[in-house]
Amino acid sequence: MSDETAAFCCPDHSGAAPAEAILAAAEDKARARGLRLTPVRRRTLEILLQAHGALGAYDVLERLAAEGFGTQPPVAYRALNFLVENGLAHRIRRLNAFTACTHPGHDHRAAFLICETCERVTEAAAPDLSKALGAAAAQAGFTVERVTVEAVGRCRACTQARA
Amino acid sequence: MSDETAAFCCPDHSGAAPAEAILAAAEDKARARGLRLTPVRRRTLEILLQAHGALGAYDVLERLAAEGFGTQPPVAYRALNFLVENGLAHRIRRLNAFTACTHPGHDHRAAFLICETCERVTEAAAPDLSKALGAAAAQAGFTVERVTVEAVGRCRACTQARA
DNA sequence: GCCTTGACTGTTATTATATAACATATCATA
DNA sequence: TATGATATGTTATATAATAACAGTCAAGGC
Repeated sequence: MSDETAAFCCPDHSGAAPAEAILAAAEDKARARGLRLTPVRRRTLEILLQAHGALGAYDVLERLAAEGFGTQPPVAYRALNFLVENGLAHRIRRLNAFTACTHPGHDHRAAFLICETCERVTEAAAPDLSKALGAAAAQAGFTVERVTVEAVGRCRACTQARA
Repeated sequence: MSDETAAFCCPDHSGAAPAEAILAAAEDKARARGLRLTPVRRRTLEILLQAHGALGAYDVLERLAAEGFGTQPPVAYRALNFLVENGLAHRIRRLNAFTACTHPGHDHRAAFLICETCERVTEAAAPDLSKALGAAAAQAGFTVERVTVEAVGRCRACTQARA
């Protein structure tokens, strides 16, 4: 898990490199799987990558519309759903919002750490977690397909700022 | 955790006793903490307890309205939020719905198992789970306040029915 | 070449979920 | 019983999401 840890930090978005790397990885993934990463979809992913926090569908729509894409909700929802279904983005239910996947390389069960103060969302790899849930569910005879884990709290930067 | 296991099953709602027991426990809890379990609030909890799956706020509202309580959304939302804040109910974000807490006795971090087929929601005690998340979060310097864990899959009954 | 097919994009219209703001009523207690 | 805090109810509105349908466009069969 040591290389997971790198993608784990509360991102400060100080460098452009990571976003570009992620975008490139997304394109590889799309090519490999025969997905069509069309202009709207690609741009939607870029918008999410550039955003500091998670973005609501209507925020994304506003940006897309300003750039000449469609102006109506389904435009944003379709692109976002495509990204989510193909593991390029995640939906944060607690915020009714979406965020780019920060490690699109491997399929994964991620947990999300939502900072109450700065509203940024960090994607944490937590393999033990799905193991623990799997065990609990198995006891109940429940077969798990997908899991959502969302933690609300305070990120390192905000904790320090307050101290 | 052996006594947790009992409250863990996919509830078949075959007996009235559990619901009554939970309601009684809720009243104890309210009394002990000086909460006001008013008629709307109490009735809202009953409605959730009688429901088979989780209920949307507007479903609850419909029932409340039919019984002479207020007819507008805030009536339901306020009662539901009261119950959630005081650990007597849970909000299931994936479903935009609410469910009665099935073990209101102890404060707990619960995980929810949502059956895709029958849409019922089971509350699973999963202490290891919050431990695992806590560890992952700590690594990122993140302080966790509250966690939501929701698993989508298939419950025992529905798995068997399909077999 | 051209036509069919299916996936994608866009639209209008509508539905679903949730909250703000304010008036009235009720309770706890001084 | 007057008073402040809490609760209930209302109207109005904000926010989030989807249904249904029309036009576009590229890929493959003929």
